[in-house]
Amino acid sequence: MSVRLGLLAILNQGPCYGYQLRREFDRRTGSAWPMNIGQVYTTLDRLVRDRYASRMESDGDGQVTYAITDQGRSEVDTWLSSPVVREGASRDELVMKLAIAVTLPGVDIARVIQAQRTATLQLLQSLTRVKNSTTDPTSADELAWLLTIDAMIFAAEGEVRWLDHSEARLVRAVAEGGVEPLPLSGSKVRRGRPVKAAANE
Amino acid sequence: MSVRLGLLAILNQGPCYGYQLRREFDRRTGSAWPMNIGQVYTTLDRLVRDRYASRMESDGDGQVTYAITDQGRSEVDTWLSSPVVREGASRDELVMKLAIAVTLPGVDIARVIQAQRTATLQLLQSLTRVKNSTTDPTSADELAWLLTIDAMIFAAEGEVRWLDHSEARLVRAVAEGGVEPLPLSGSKVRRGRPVKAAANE
DNA sequence: ACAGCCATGTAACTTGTTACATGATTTT
DNA sequence: AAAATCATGTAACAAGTTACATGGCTGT
Repeated sequence: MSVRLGLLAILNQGPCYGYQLRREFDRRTGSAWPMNIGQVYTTLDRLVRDRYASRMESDGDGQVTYAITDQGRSEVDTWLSSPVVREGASRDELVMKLAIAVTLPGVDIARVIQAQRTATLQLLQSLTRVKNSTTDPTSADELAWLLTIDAMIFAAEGEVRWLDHSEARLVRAVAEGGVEPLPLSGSKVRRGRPVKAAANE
Repeated sequence: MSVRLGLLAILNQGPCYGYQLRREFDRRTGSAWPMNIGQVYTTLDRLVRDRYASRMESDGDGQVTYAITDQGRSEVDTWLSSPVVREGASRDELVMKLAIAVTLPGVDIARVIQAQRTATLQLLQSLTRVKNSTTDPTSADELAWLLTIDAMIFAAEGEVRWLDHSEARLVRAVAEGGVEPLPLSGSKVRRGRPVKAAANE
């Protein structure tokens, strides 16, 4: 929903044609999320379909202009005035990966964590380099770009912290015994057999 | 790619039928990502299509068992041994939202940030409550669940920190002047008609 | 009898995304 | 003249997701 709404929010500034809309999007995000031009058109089609925008075949020269509708405007207002709500556990791939990995026998979780940490630290370094080589923002788009870099840095830092924390927790869990990887509960035990509860002993 | 690979990784433990696979997934993730049973079957179909799994209509009683293939096994190995790589700027909705919002005239960014912070802090509180009411893990699935909660907490904390940081940066940018929201660049400047800049008044 | 879980699936739809086709205009 | 950019689109696909249909079996 974010690309869609991002484009709509820009369209809210005034009518645009597709190509221009991409230019605006790229400019405003400092090309942090390079946008394929095709996606602009598919998204515009869908916005029109859903009555958030309308298509005005204005000129005779084939230039197609899109304008936001009232419905679209209220959608943008809502978007901007209500927080992004993270449903349940965000389906973050790394989290899911580690969550499942710890339940799997024969997986060296310490190594998984180590590999991730290395990668993330490297990313963090290159991000920091980028940030340090950036001058103070003189326009809104430069500011937006900086905020994006910041966000990535914060996320990466958080990820590393979480990895460290998880590793510690793992060490502790192993030390205290108890925690063993899960076998498949009653693989094929079914049909008649009760089996219930699964679990570990 | 994470649901897909998560299921495949469980299938790597041994053949399963669909319903059982969901049970395993839910158990191992502490139901952090409740999985619709339909999705298990669609995903299994796609895994079979892509040769990561094979279907074995074993029993006569309609029970359909799926098994991982060699290709699937190597896919899981790769997944577990290589880090999750965050491409460019992750298309995080909040980040994109703020990035675009700061370039928009007539948007009270401070309020956007404030609303988000409130929501995130609330989430953080409820997460902390959940965490504190959780006992030490005695099985791998409990551990997985805890790691997931931790991840959410770290992410939420990072988000709040980033919001604070962004707010400060905004204040500074405004104080130093310079940074103004962007109007649409040359809406329709080409092609004869000038059409002006849209915008807000 | 009825509720509820076990079990399998299908059809449809969403957003995101890319590869490709097409042509006009502008710049080099 | 060739290369780049402007400009519009389409077809196709991926992954995620849900709503629904169907039926057997189990416990109350």
